[in-house]
Amino acid sequence: MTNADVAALFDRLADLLEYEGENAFRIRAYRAAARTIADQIEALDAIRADETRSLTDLEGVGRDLAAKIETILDSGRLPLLDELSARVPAEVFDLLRVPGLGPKKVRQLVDGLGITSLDALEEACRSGRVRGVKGFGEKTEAAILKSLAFVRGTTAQRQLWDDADQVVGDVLAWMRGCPAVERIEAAGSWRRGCETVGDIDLVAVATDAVAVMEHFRRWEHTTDVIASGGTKSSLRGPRGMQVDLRVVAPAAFGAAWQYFTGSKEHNIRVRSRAREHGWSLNEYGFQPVDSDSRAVPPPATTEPEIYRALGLAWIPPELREGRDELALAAEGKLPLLVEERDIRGDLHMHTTDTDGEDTLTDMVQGARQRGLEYIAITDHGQRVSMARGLDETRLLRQWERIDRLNESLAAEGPASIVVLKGIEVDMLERGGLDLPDDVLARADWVVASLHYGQSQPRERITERILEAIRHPAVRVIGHPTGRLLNRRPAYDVDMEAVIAAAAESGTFLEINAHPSRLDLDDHHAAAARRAGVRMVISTDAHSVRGFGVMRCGVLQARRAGLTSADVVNTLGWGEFRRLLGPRST
DNA sequence: GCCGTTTTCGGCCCGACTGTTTTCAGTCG
Repeated sequence: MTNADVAALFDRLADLLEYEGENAFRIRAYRAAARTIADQIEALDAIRADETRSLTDLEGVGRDLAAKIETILDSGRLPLLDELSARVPAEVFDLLRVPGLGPKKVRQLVDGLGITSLDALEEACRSGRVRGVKGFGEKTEAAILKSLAFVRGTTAQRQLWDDADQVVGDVLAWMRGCPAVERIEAAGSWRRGCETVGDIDLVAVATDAVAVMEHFRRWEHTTDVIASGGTKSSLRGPRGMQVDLRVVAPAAFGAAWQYFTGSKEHNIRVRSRAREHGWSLNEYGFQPVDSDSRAVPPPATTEPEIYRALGLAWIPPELREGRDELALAAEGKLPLLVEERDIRGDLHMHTTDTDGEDTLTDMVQGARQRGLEYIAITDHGQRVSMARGLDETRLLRQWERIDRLNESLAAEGPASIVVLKGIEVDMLERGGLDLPDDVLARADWVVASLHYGQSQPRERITERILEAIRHPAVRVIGHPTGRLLNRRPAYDVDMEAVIAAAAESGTFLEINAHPSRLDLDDHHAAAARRAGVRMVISTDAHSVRGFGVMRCGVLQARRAGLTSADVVNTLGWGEFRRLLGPRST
């Protein structure tokens, strides 16, 4: 039972309790615990086995949930969950995916009409039976039919941040063309730099809210208007994404932006803290909790004002996940997060020699134009035959070309760029690497990655990676968990062991900046930081265009609380060369 | 179900929009 498994059981239980109409706070307690557990990289087993600690040390885990966790760890089951599952029809979860249908309405449909599938729901709407259920009417029927088409027409999955970012850019540009808009900003998970984004939240200050809403609905990518009121509108845009717009008064902008940036968990904590200070906080600002109070509320025109009023430093959006950020902000101990402009080199990229789209020379020129001081060319090793991976002969030939290229670059003066002779070597299924040690020993930079045998058991995969971490030539482990967002889960690997071994040997771990990788993820990167492991943010670019994803990797690093000191490729070339050791030029 | 320099009981973040009501429940974020 992994932490994720236990968290999933609690989440499922919360879903079932919600359907049963249980106390909302009890449901929230299960969800909060699920989150804490999922965020916790250390195995629950280990915490339990440690006599100096208790499961109740985990935030949101009290005596009852600690006992339930132990039951799950021992038996793999949770009796309460089994009991509820037996009572609640499984198709309920399909029905809950329909926008506009929550647990209460689903329950009405199941109990009242015996609906057991999306198809049955559609039929019931078409035949007008749904309107007979209390609380339902003709409009609801029509809305459900529309929602059903949406649920079936899309995979309804969250978009990669980079894809959502394009939609954000487009809608902001459109809205800024509206004369009534004084200011408009995006909020939500996009602003927090989440790896995927479900919908897009916009906050605007405007002289004429009605005109703004009208302009919003006329956006060329609007496929459907979901809701449209005086201060709030929602529509369906490109990729099926929902876009929400709120218009507020200038004095409320900070409060609204803060609120709609979230996360939900962060906001709950901020608002709880406001109550401790005697204020109620909503998206319009502060109000006294005691309605008779004549105290003047602090201003909420900007975000820093809000945090300051609560005795907190301004918290960067990437850290607003309801973890430990409020405590750090209260103590003035928030990390100074790494920024994209801190990045001085890129240490993972491909060329046409293997599966890249641009030549060695093009990649070097492209990197130069981005202002990088050094790059490593790391084409695939021979195991990746699909990408025409390099054998020893071809690799050495490429390195000769790099030597010549460096000579001509050096002739252009010290402001030029340095190209490192690198390789992305493969960790083989049977163990070992796919190029000889004596070749690897001559490389400036070796990335070791795992592309094959991803379904091997946990012990085997972990062992392959630990072996590479301890290999003297290997500098960094590439995309350490192998996950592809929305496409493929991570392989089964003991990341605690990987992080501990990397800390011991001084091997770096990669934060692969590709929008579908972002691997390490924020939890693992944060754990690596705590263990003293330094990381490398790399684009894994397969073309000059591919350099553009660096910002995605930086966002992920920021979400992990990384400073520039945690990221090796923020070093200038002089320092980075010293770190490489005497072998390099 | 959790939590506590006000509390071991009684709180737990807060508001907009919609549809179906005729004052509000449900959903969503």
